[in-house]
Amino acid sequence: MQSLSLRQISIPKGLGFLTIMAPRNLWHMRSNFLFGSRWMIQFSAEILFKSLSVRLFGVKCGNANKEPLENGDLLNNLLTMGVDIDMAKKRQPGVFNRMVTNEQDLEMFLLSKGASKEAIASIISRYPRAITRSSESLSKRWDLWRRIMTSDLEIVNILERSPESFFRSNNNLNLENNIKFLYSVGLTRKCLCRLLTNAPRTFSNSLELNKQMVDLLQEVCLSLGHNDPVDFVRKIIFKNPFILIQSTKRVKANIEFLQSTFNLNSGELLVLICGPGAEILDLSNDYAKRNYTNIKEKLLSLGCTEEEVQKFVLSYPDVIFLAEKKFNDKIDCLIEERISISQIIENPRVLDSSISTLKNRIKELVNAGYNLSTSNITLLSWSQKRYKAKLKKLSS
DNA sequence: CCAACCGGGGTCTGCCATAGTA
DNA sequence: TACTATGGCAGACCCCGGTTGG
Repeated sequence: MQSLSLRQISIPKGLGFLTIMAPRNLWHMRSNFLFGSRWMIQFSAEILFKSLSVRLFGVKCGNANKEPLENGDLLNNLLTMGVDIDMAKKRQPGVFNRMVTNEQDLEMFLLSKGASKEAIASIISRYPRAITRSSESLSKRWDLWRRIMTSDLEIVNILERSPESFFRSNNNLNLENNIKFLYSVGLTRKCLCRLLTNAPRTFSNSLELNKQMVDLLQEVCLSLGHNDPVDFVRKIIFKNPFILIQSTKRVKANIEFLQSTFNLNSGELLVLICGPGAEILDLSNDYAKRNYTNIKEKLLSLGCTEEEVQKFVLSYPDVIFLAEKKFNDKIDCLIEERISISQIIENPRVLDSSISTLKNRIKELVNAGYNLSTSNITLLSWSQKRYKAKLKKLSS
């Protein structure tokens, strides 16, 4: 879990930095985020308080009837709650011009659901529009989410992760219709729970948008000669809970990529996209193509045939997720140890392991007298437990 | 007992652009 | 015309272990 994010956004904040990581790495940061932001919010609150009182004074005396009437109550409330006002203003300035806001109701509401004060401050800092929602609307929305999730705490966790997905829309009817729709597509409650946990934005999409994606998937299914589109869609959503937050353009492009790149018949393509290759559909613009091109070039340069390359990728579609550098580095690090390229493509799962795991294991195995170029290399990607047991045996 | 095979589990936000709306 | 609601975008693996078959 040493991967680095590519898109780091650093928000200067007093002496510190609040760093928001790209998704797949987000969980590394979660505890740091909460811990780090806590003192920073308090710290910046002190500073802000000093400048704020001056500004409020100026508003009252100087231009009481001029417009940018900053709502003093609002600022005070947010300050007391520990909200990072700079961040909030930067994100949604409009919220601060409203005459009426419900930050205190929101706080009480979320507290009653088990959210911590820090979490609430963080939520508002990151998605200020949350404070424009009414209590009734909030509890209606919450209840709808609770139709899917079994506990309030699970929802709190989602909100902490992604406040926007809950608060971005105020349209509860649309939410309700989405839930109905997803059930009607044949998804189980368990599956909806997975969707809500993994891709909560799905439920804030307009019903129309979700329908478009389902339609697309069904069309693909039918056009490939499968006669049970309902089953197909169910499978694909189960396999890839993120599918409904992708654009149809993206998914279409990726399906076309798969279709044009590999010589698959309809049946094979269907199996691929609702099975091992389901996640490839999420890849951003040309990413799949770019990575595949890199894989191909690398392997051809090492003496593989085009046919072998295709077979290799199809036997291990996840390889398309590997960024160019990472793929090349992994291959290089294996080749350096005189592992042949044919050993690699016959055992693609060795690429599952991180570079550091590969390096560590190679070193240990060589020390134990294991000849990687003539022996089996699959143990490079075994689970820790199995690998350790094997190593112990080799060493004794 | 051993390893090949294979599927599963974790996990996707925060930002920007732009129609639509009051 | 300021503000809201919503769509779309980039980003980019690693590990575990049940089952099966020898």
